[in-house]
Amino acid sequence: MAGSTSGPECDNFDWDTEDELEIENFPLSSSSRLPLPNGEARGSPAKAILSAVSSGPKLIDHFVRMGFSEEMVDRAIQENGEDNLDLILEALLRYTETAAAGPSNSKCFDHFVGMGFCETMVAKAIEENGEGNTDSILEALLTYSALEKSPQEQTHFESDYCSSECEENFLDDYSDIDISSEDEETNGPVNSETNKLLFLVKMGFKEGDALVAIERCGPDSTVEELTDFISAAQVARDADALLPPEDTPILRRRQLLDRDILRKKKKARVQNEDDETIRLPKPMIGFGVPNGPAAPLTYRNLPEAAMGPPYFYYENVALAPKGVWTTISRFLYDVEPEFVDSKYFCAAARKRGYVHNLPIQNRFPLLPLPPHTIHEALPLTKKWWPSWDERTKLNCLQTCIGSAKLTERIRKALEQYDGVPPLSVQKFVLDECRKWNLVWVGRNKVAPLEADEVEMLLGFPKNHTRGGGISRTDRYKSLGNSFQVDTVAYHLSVLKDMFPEGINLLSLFSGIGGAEVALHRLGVRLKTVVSVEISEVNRNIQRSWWEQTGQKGRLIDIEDVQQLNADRLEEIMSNCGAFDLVVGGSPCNNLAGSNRHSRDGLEGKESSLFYDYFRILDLVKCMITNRQ
DNA sequence: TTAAAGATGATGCGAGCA
DNA sequence: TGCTCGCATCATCTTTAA
Repeated sequence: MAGSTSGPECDNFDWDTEDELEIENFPLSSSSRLPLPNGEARGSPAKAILSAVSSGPKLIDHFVRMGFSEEMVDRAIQENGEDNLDLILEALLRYTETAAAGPSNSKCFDHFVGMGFCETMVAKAIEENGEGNTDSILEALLTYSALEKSPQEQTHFESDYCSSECEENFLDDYSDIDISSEDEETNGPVNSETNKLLFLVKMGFKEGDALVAIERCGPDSTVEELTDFISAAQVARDADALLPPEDTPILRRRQLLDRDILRKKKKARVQNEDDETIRLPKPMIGFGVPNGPAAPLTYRNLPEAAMGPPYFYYENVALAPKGVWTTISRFLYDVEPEFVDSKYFCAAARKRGYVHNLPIQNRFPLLPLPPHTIHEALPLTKKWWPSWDERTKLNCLQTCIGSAKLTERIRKALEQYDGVPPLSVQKFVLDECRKWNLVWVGRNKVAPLEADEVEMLLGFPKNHTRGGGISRTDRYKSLGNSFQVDTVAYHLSVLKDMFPEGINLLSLFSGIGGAEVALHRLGVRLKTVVSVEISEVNRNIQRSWWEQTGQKGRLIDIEDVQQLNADRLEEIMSNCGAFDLVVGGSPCNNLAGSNRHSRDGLEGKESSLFYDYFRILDLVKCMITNRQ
C-alpha cells in the first residue's frame, strides 16, 4: 500500500464545500491546499501520512478512527511494528475478516465497535438485548449516547468512552448548545436535528459530515439513513486515501463494515419508500426530446449546491431497484433525474436515468438524425419481415446476443407451416425476438444484430469496437454497457456555445467513450480528456478512436477510479486547468434487471462505485471552488 | 485456454379486470 | 383498491466447443 490517510485528520475530507472552511489542522493527502505539518505542500503521500501519525497514541487513534477496535490496532502494531502502515492495515483487515467469519458474538460486537461505539457500551447493549437483536442493540447504544451526556449517567461508563479527542472537540464546539436532559426526556433521543447531530458525533462521525448528512437527507431522516449517508461518503474517502492501484482489501473491509447497516437500511427503505420513490415518467422523454411529445418542463431551478462549475452528467439504468434513484439524486445534490428512453432518438430502446446540472434550454440533436425504426436502420430486413411481427423498435441492446441454436430452433418451428404460423408459434418466436433483439434476415430466418449494427444504433462510428484483438463477445459486452450517443449528445449540446474554445473533460467509467464521441460529433473541441476505465479493451478502443479522429488535445488514461485521488486531480488540474465537465455512468451490474444473481442495488460490488463518482465529483467541485 | 452457448429468475411497472 | 398477468431488463454462472 502506498499509504493510509484515514483518521481523525482525514475526517476533514472535503466532500462538501462548507466543510472546507472547517479544515484547520491536518493533511488529507499531499494536496497543496492542505499543507503538511512540516510545511511540505507536496510529496510522497505515504511519507507524509507516516510522519503525521506514526507515533504511539496518534497511530492507534488513526486506525481506531477508521473503525478498528483498539485491541485490534494494538495487536497489529505489536505484530508489525509502528513503522509499516501497510502491514498494520493488512493485519487489521485480516482480523476484521476473521472476526466477521467467527462466532456471531464477535461479529456483532465488532460491527458496532466499527460503527464508532465504545466497546464498553457495545458489550453492555449486547448483554441487555441479546446478540441476535441488532435493532434493539442499536437503539440501546443510541440511548446510551444520549444519556451519557448527562453527568449522572456518565459514571455508568468507563472514562475512555468520553475521552476521545473527537469528543472533546465536539464538546468544545457545541458547548453553547443547550441540550438538557429534560429535553431529551420530553422529545426522545433523536427527535431534533441538534440531537441527531449529537448522536452522530457521539458515534464517532465528524460534525461537519453529520451536518452535511442532515442537510442532504432532510430533517425527517433517521439516524440509520444519516449513518448510511456518512458511511458511504467515508467509504469513498477511505478508498481514495488508502487504496493503491493494485490492492483491494479496503473493499472487503468496506463491505464488512457497512454491509449490515446498509442491508438494514435497504430493508427499512423498502418498507417506507412508497411515498419517496422516484417514479419513472411516461412517456420517458426527460425534459424533452427532438420532434417528440411536448416537453413537460422547459425550465428548472437547480439546488444551489448542484450548480457548476463543473458541469456534471451521471447516467445509469432507469429500471433500477426501488430507492436507488432516490439515493443517487440525494448524493448528487438533490438534482432531479432526467429519465429518457433512447427510442425517441434511434431505433432501439434504452431506458436510462441522467442526473446533471446542465441547462435544458436550446438543446439540439446530432445531425444527420439517426434512423428511428428498425426498417430505416436495417432496410435489408424489410423484405423478410412477417406481417405478424409488428415491432418497429428494438428493445434494449444488451451485452449478450441470441445463440445460433436459438435462431435454428425458430427456423425449424416456422418451417412446418407454409403461411402464417399459429398464434402459439408466433408468440414463441416473437417472445424470443423481443428478448434477444432478433431481426429477419431470410425466409423463416432470424438472426442477432451484428456488432457493427449495434454500433450504428448506438451512434458510434462503424467498426468503433473492431480490431485490437477484441473478441466478438467482448464487442457486444462493451457496446451493451455504453451510452446511446445521440441521446447523450442532445443533453450535452448546450455546451457547444458555452465552450467555443473546447472543454476539459473528466470521464469516469468511460467505457468505449460514448461521451467523448458525443462531444466530438457535436463539434465540441476536446482539450484534455482524463478517461478512467478499468477495461484494457475499452481503453484501447478509446485510444484508437482518439488517434483515428485526429484529436489535437490530450488523452490521459487512468485504469482504476480509485487511483484518482486528490493528489492526482490536483496534479492534472495544475497542468491542464480545471475540468469543465465530469461525466460518468457507473456500473449497472447490480442494478440491472437482467442480473439474476447479484441485483443488490447500490450496495452491490460493482454498482457501489457510484460513490466513487460522487467522491471524485465533489473533490473536483471543492478544488474548483478553492481556486476561485 | 479461451470463446461461445445455454440455463438460470427477480424486479418493477402498467394494463386489465373484478 | 387489489389482484393477476404480460413485458422488459447496460447479467451471471456453468457447461461445451474450438
